[in-house]
Amino acid sequence: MPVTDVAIDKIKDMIISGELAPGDRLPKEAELAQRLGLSRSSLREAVKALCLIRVLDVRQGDGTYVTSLEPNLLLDAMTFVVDFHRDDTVLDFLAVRRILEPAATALAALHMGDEDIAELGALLDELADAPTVEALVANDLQFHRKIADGSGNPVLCSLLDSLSGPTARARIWRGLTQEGAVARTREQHTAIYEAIAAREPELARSWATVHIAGVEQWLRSTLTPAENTAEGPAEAEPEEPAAAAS
Amino acid sequence: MPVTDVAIDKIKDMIISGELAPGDRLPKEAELAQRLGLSRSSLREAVKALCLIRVLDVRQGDGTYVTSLEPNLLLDAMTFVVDFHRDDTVLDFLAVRRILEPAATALAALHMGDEDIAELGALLDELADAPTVEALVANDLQFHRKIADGSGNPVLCSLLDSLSGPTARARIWRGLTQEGAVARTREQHTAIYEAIAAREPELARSWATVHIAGVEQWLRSTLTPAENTAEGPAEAEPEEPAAAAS
DNA sequence: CACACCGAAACATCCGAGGTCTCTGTAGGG
DNA sequence: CCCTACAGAGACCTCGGATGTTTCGGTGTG
Repeated sequence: MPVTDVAIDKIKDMIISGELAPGDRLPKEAELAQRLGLSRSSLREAVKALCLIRVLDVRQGDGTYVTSLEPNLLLDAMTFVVDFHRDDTVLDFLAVRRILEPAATALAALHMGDEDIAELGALLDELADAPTVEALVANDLQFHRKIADGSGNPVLCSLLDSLSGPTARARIWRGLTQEGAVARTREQHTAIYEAIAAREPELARSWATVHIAGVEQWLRSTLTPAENTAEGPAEAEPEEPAAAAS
Repeated sequence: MPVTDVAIDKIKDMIISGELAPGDRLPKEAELAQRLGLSRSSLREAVKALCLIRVLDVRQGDGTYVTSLEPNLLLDAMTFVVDFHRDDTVLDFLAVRRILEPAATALAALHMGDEDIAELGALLDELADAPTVEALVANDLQFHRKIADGSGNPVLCSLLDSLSGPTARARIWRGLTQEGAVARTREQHTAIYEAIAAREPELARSWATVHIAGVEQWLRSTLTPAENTAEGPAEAEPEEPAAAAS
């Protein structure tokens, strides 16, 4: 095994064993390199890799630190990973989201604070009558993120956040082909909000299920007969959508 | 932004745009470095980072390649991330697993092939009467992995695989050996298998829920009163608890 | 046709030399 | 006494080159 990989494991072990706690500062490059028995160059490769997955945080002119290692930070690295998936696997991601989102919504109905619920309602009102696509998607993301956060489980929240990434594109596409998508989305969002506000977990769960299933069904019917444009490198969205949903 | 991070994004874009397809070989280090406008050292840091999350695969003496980018490969990198979490967040991970596992089990009851179901049953029989801890862990892992795989959703499968981190699981399993919970676990495994074999998704889902909830409950009761030994760097497990497993 | 050898290609590792940024202690002014 | 500006030290950033290791593929022999 390359020395760099060994270094990665060593640093990992130092953190897991507790020798390096969250927030701690690592020895300086030269020192740590000597201690691990490799060159600074190789050590830097290891540090950079751990940096990408948010385990370490290097600050030029200061030092290298262990991050807080909180679930949201680490799982947030998964967003980077998820970005690599093409449209053919979006359905699989959406299917997982379909499992998690209703559960999160039900939990939110139980655990969400009154203040947060008020803010959730405010989000719905913020949306203009004729919003732009960007505004809609942003609002939609915020809405679902707030609910996920309201579940009280940071892991669940971050996971949903990551999963939303690749499906966001699909959500935008939905606007093109579905006329009433905007209105329906707003109705469903409102229903979800009201169920949460009424502290009705099962009702909230059902609305969330309906909500996600709608996107899933639409996406499935859109992708299946359109196997033609599967390839074609570097193709971007050819046209602009009118609305979005999720 | 450091040039290395720029390089990471550039390579990422080259892959997402389709310029580099899965399995493709990258230009040699010196060439790619010049093309991206940085030194070989810095480029190597970028490559190493992308290597850790399984996007690239470097083979000494041969070249650097783009991996298959399959969901299982990429999400597999999450296992590495999950390893960093201490016991205080294990409950949150388990809660997510409690949501996903029943759903996967229900899906497996619907989609699993007859052959795979037979293999699942064989797994149960393989276990000796007085298995070692290692055998138990291995068998348990295989059992749940096979079910997750049977859901037909590779994303769901990989996610579940990552969530049930080998580390946490081993610890839990070690605890169960001290009591009769081994028997209960085997009974539940058998019940899950029979529900799948009978093509009863709802029954399978319920058994899976019961199964995971058992661990969760045990883990919660074990962790809560033991808030005392929270700190103390590099301390190992002083003693082992006794209860259920998954 | 099969096997062993050999050279080219590519990555692995190391070293040392500047460059740049951040923190911090210090001195001056208000 | 407090605040601000400045200079130094410490740490990371980037680069270029040299040398070792591994793998692949062509070549020659039995």
